[in-house]
Amino acid sequence: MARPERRTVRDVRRGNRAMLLRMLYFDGPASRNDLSALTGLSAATVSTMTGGLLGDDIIVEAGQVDSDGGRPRVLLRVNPRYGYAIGVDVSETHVRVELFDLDLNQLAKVEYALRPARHDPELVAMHILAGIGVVLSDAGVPAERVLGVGVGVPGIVERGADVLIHAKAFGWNGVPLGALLRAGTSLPLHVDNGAKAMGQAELWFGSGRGAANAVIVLIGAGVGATVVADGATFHGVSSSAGEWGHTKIVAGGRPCRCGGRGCLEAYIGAEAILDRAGVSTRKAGWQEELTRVLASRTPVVEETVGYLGVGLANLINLLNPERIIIGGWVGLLLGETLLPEIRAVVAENSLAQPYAASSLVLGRLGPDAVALGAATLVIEEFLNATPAAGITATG
Amino acid sequence: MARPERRTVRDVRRGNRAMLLRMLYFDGPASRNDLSALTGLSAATVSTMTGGLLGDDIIVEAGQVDSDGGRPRVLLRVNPRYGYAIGVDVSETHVRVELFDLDLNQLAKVEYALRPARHDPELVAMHILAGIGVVLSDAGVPAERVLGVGVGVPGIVERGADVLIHAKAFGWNGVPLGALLRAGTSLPLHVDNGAKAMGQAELWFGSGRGAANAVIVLIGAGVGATVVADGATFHGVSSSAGEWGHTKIVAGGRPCRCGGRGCLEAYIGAEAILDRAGVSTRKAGWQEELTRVLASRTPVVEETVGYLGVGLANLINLLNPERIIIGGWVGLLLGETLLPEIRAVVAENSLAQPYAASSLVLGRLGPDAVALGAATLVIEEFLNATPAAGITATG
DNA sequence: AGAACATAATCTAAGCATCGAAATAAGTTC
DNA sequence: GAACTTATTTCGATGCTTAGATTATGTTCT
Repeated sequence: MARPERRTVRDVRRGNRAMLLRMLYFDGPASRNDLSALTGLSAATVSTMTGGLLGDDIIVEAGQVDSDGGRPRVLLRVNPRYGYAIGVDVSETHVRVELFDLDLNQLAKVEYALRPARHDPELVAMHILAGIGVVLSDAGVPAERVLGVGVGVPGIVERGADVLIHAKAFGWNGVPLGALLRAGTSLPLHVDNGAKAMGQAELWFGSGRGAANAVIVLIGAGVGATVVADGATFHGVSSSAGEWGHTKIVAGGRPCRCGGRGCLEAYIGAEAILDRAGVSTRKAGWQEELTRVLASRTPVVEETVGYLGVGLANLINLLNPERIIIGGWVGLLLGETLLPEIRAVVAENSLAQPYAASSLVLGRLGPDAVALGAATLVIEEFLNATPAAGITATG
Repeated sequence: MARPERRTVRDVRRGNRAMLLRMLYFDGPASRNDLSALTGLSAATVSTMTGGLLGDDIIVEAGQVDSDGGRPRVLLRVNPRYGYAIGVDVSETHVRVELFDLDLNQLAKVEYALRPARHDPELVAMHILAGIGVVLSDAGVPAERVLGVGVGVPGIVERGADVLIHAKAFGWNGVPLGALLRAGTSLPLHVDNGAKAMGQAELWFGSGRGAANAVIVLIGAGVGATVVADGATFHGVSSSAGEWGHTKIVAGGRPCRCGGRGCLEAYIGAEAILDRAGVSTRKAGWQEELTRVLASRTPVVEETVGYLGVGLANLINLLNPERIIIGGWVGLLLGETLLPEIRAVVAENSLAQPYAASSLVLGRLGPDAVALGAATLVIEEFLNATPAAGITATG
C-alpha cells in the first residue's frame, strides 16, 4: 500500500522531460507546438525542455512542415544515433546477438548455434560476450555509445540481488547469468524472459500499439504470456508472472514436461500437438511436420483449437484485456488458417461482456523478434531515465 | 503507452499531501517528525502541509509521546469524524446499508431482505436510497458530511458513460444502477463488484496488509477474485477483470450456470459442491449442509480440494502473487479444516519458483464484509483527492 | 528552583519549474 | 514591399521544496 515516493519540484522536470521524449519516440516527429498541444505543457516549457534535449543531442531537428501563412513548424525527433541497444536472444538452439540504433534498425547481427545438449551457462555467457564484441566492431560502434544490453532467455527470471534463471528445458536451475555477464562487460544489463521481451516489442511496434490492457501469448515449443496492465508489463513479485503454459485446463489431464498434469502447454505446445497427432518429435523439422498436420485437418487440429480457445477465454475472463495478440511460430501457424475457429471457441468459453470488450489478433513481428524485444528493454530504461542512465537494478 | 500526464508544480503539492494523508491513515498516528523520516520530505514541508490538513480539519492532534530529554512529539492522525462513508451490500438475498466513520467503525446499519424472485432494479435502488436515509438519521449524521456511497453488487460492473450491471443470477442485463441511484441522491457514488470491494477491504485491513501483489479469492455461491497488481486493484479495460470462477479447469467438463462447461465455479461454488455430494440445493440452510458435507470427508471433499488447488495454482503461475487470500463463506469453511491439504495440491500444480514466492492464507474479515469493502471505495477516493472531491467518474 | 541541554516544530531566504504575456522569428499573401 | 499569420523564445510572476536558523517545549543536573 503505502509507497513513500516523495516528489520534489525537480521530479516534475524529470517527468515532463521523459514524457516529451516518449511522445517523440512513439508518435514520430512532432513540432514544439504539437508537443505543447499533446502534453498540455505551455509552449514556453516545451521550448526550454526541447532546448535541453537538443543540447544533449538526444533529439534532433527533422525538417519542417510547410506553412500556409505563418512561421513553419520545425519538426523534432529522437536522434537515432544518440545511442545504441544490443538485444540478445538465448533459445534452445542458438544464441543470437543483434545491434540496433535507437529506431531499432538492425545494424549488425551474429548467431551461435547451441548443440542440443550443450547449455553450459558459461558457454552461453561466452557466446553473448563474444557476440557483443562482434556486432560492435562489425558496425563500427564504440562500446561507450551503447546504452545497454537486453537479454531474453527461456524460463523463469528471478530478480533479486542477483538475476537467477530457472529453465527446465536447459537444465538451468538458479543460474546467475547476470553475474556471469557482468564479469565480462560493464554495459548495463537487462535480463528478462524472452517471451516477455518479445511481448513488449509486439506491444510497442506490432499489433499491440495503443493498448493499455493487453495479453500477448507466445506459442512455440513453450507457451507463455505477457500481461500488460495499465500500459506496463506485469512481472509479479518475483518476476515470473506470465507462465500461462503451465496453467491447468484439464485437471488431471495429459502429463506435461513440467511434471504437472493437464497444463495448457501439454496440449498446444509444438511437441504436444505433434505427439497427439502421432508424429515423432525425435527428428528435426517440426515446423514442416506441424504445417502438414494442420493442413490435414485431423481431429487433433480441432482439439488443439478447442484447448487454445479455452486457454484464451480464461485470460479474457480473468484479466478483461482489450486485446489479445497471438504470437510465436506455432501460434502464428495456427492463427493463419484457424483464426475464425479460434475466435468461435473463445466466444463460447468466455463471458459475454469481457469477450465483447476484447479483440483477438495475430502478432505482426514474426517469430524471431526476441532479440528485438530484448532491445526494447534497453530503450525502456532510456526513455524512463534519460539523464545519465547509470546503474540499472535489473543488471 | 503514451499517457499524456503533464505535471505542474502544484501536482507536487497535491501528491505529497495525498501521500502524507495515506501514511497517517494506514500507519496510524505519527508525529510530524516521523512523517518527515518516513516520506523523505523535509520537516519544513511536513510542517506546512500538516498545518493545512489541520486547518481543514482533516487531521487532528492525538496526544504526544513522552520525550527523553527534548520537546515531545505531537502525534497526528486522521480525524475520524471529518466525514463519513456509506457502504452498500447488494446480494442475492438482501440489501444491506451501513454507515461508517473514516476509521470504518460501523455507526449504523439497516438491512432489507430480497425475496428470491424479486430483483427489480428499481426495488433494489429504492432499498438503497431508503437505507441511506435510515442510517443517516439513526446516527444523526447530516448528508453533507458523507463523502460518498460505495455499492458492492454481484456480477459484472461495466464502467462507461453509465455504470451498467450484468448479473445473471439476478436476471440483470445492463441495468443502469448508477443512473437509478443518481435520481434519488446527489452523494458521490462508487459502484463496483462486491467481491472486488471486499477484496480491497481484505487488502487494506485484513490478511492482505502490505502486499503489493496479491490475489484475494472469494468463494461463496459465486466464485470471484480480486487481482492486486503493484498495490492497485486491477480492473481491466471494461472493469470486469477477476471472473476467476468462470475460468475453465476441465475443458468440456461440468455444465455451469453461466452456460459454459468446466468452469471452476461448477466445481467449488457452494451449489456445485452440494450438488456433487448429492444434497438437494432447493431448501435453505446451505451453510449447515455444506458444513456437514465437509465433516463427512466423502470423496467429493477431496475432489473439491483438488479443483480449488488447481485453480489457485493457475493464479500463482500466471500472476506470481506474493500472497493469496481465501475468503467468502465457502472458502473460509474449506480453509478452516483443509488448508494444509489445499496447500499440498497447490504445490503440486504450480511451478516451484512462483509457489515458493507465494503464501496462502485465509481472510480475516469474515464473509460479511462486502459493505465494509464498498465503503473502502469511498475512502480510496478521499485519500486520492482530498481537496474538494467533487464529481467522481464512477458514479 | 534555575541553568544547561536535547529534541520538535516553525520561520526565512534561496533555488528551481511552470506559466501567461509580450516580443521576436520566419514564413505567406496581396 | 507592407500586412498578415503562426511558431518559438524571452521575461517577469507565482508557487513549491529545501537547508539552515530560530523558536518552542520538554528533561536533567546542580
